[in-house]
Amino acid sequence: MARKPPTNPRKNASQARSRATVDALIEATARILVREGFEKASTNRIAEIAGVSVGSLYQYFPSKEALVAAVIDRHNDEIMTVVRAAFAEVADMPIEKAVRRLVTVAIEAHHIDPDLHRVLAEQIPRIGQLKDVEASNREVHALVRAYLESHRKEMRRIDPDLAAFICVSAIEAVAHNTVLNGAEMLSEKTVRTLVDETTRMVVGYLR
Amino acid sequence: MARKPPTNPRKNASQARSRATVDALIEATARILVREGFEKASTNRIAEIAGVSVGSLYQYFPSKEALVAAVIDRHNDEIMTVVRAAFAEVADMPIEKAVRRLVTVAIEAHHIDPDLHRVLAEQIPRIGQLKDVEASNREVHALVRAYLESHRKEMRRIDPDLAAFICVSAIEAVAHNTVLNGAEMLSEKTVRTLVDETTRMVVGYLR
Amino acid sequence: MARKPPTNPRKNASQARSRATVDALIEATARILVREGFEKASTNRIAEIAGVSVGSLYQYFPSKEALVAAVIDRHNDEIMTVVRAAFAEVADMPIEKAVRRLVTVAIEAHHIDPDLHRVLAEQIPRIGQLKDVEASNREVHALVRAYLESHRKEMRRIDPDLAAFICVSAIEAVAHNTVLNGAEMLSEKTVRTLVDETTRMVVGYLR
Amino acid sequence: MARKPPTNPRKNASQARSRATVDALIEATARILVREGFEKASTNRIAEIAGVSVGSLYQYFPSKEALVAAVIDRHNDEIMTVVRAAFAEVADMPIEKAVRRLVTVAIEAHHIDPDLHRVLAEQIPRIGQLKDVEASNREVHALVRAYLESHRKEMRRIDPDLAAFICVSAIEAVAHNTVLNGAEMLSEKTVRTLVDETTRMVVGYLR
DNA sequence: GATGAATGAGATTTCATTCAT
DNA sequence: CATGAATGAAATCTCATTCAT
Repeated sequence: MARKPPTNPRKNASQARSRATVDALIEATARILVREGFEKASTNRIAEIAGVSVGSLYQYFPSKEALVAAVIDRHNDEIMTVVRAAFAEVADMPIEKAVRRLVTVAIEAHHIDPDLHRVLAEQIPRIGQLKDVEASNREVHALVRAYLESHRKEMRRIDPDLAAFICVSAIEAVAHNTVLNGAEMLSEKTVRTLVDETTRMVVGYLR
Repeated sequence: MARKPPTNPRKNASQARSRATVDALIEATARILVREGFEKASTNRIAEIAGVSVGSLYQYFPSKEALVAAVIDRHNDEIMTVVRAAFAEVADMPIEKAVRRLVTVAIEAHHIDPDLHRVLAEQIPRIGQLKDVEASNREVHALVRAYLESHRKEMRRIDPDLAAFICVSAIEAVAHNTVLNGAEMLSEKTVRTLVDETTRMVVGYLR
Repeated sequence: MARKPPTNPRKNASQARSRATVDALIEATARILVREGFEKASTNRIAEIAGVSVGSLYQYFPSKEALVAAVIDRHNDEIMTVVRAAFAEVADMPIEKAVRRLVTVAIEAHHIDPDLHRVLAEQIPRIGQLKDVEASNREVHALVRAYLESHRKEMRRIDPDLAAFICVSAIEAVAHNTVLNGAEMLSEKTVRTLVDETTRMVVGYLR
Repeated sequence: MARKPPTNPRKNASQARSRATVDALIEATARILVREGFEKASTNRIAEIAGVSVGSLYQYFPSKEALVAAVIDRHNDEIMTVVRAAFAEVADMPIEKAVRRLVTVAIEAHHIDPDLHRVLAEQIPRIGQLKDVEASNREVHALVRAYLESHRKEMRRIDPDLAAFICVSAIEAVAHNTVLNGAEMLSEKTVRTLVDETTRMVVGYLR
């Protein structure tokens, strides 16, 4: 049986403190981005809102970009968690049910923190190449492609990469544009109609 | 009957000069945006590249944003010219032919100055609400809607606004993502396939 | 006969203005260096003392280092002007008279703005490789060497580079250490003794 | 007979540890100074290289300046140890032999850790008035003066302070400039010639 | 004592904009 | 109208130092 490691309160304490600082900084950045826009998000202001000194900010993030990137990543992770779950759930469903579910999730996912989503989409000059976002894009593409391949029998003959590209583009565009407009105030019914129509388009295309 | 203005060479000369200055400034801005990115596009640098003094820049544009907006507008206008022509051309075509044409044009339009297009899409923190772009979006929506309404007989019953929203989203997304990837080097054949598939999806959806 | 160029008051005016700004900045830097030390010489403070905005400072000097380097260069130029004149004056003098004159000039030259000289010697982390200073060192070496070569008959056989190295080192050291101590308050008599002794040493060495 | 201190392992251990920490800090400072220059020598970095926390650094040194001063002092002590030994050795030698030895030692002493020597000479804004260095200067002056006085019979009549000033200046300058140039790569022969010449100059001057 | 997270004053530098010429 | 020197607010980032654990 493994010897229990000695509880190391010192280190734990400081790790917890570090973690809290990092979280506060990311959270503060997100808040400012949403409430005051990218322009107003200076590092001093972010630190101030986070209740932390600028020095601490630079202890954990090498630059302002890194901080914004962290916000984007966090948002991205939240979306991807939902998306991955949806694909797991959908794996064995027949095409129509699966697409409906995925469209629904796409719209829901784009509605996670919709204000932040909008700011990130509209106001942030793309940082670096946003590797994590690109990775997510590729992952989604791969997930769709995998689904299409394993359900090939339900569809017409079709190049899976091409089909994945088109489906992802279409579904994301609908979800995206939905948020960019007055996303929050969509009625249940409208959303359902949107889902119906998008599903019809995609399924029709694949069959 | 319009009163013919007296030939006023002085004024014409200076009008022509003004126009040239304005163009040079917009062009310089576009070039810097493409070649060096948004960060490097300072007003002093823009003026320098345009071969004009900063003072003159501010004679014609009240702010840096106005200048970037002018670039966006110019690009937007070019696209809209092509797009409007396409809709005129397509007005009486049957649905399949029309959609194919529109999809083709959408992709072509996104390939007008693709580098600039990419920079504008990726790097520019949206200025104001970009009224002209939004107006264009609405115009496109209206044009699609109008086409759908006047060809209603070729389609299933469907809410024209909703259908326009979905079609525009899907078509634009495909065109957009196509540029954002290695747009320039797409083979004829790949483009045709892309057009075929997108057309199939949209037509299938409308019928 | 050449057409007289049109007096261009605009450009002259602005050139004069630029020049005045540059001078004010160098002067302000020197003053702060002397009065408050290197540590206190921030760019904002320099600009303030120069009666100019920081922006202007950076219009003319790319960095704080460049500014300090300009001060050093200016001081160096003043010294070199005196030194070059001395060598011209001394060219045809016999060795003893020449050395005496050069030692005198060396001490005098190190006494040009002695406070500044001390600060530059003691407090300034050498910037870049201080190319102008190194160039001056080489020039002095070359001047001494040239003198020695053309007066070879008055001396023992000796490697001119080596001799120049030793003579320059010795003379400069005396002058330098003289300033670093309570330079300003040296009596006429003390200086004369210093010159006598140094001359004796150097001449004795060369003969 | 000295009272033997009671072996106090606890205290000795901690004294030894303290001493080790202090040494590590001084050593780390010197290394960074040499390898990365004064600019890069931040206290955090020094502590890191020393394998110690910043907090500990401040346990032993009240400020960054104190740390740099300690480096200077250590280097100075090493030089002075050599120099003092040389003067002891030389005390009864006749003037020529003595000077030759002292010049040799001066050059050798300036070659102790020549990289560090160069950095200290070129890059460090003098700290405080560097009391230890000034004390060393005075000590050297006194040693030379004492030698001169006790060997007065071998020389012409001469003010010992003045002569000491001149001799020290000259010898140090040669040694110093030798290091500042490509000191490391001096051939045996070159060094000997340098020593010969400098000796000749100084002895010639004193006689 | 030791640790290292936190501090925050302050330094350098940029750049949209103005305005005297 | 054009010019471009000048402005100065503001942004990013560093680093010597402190102090709770």
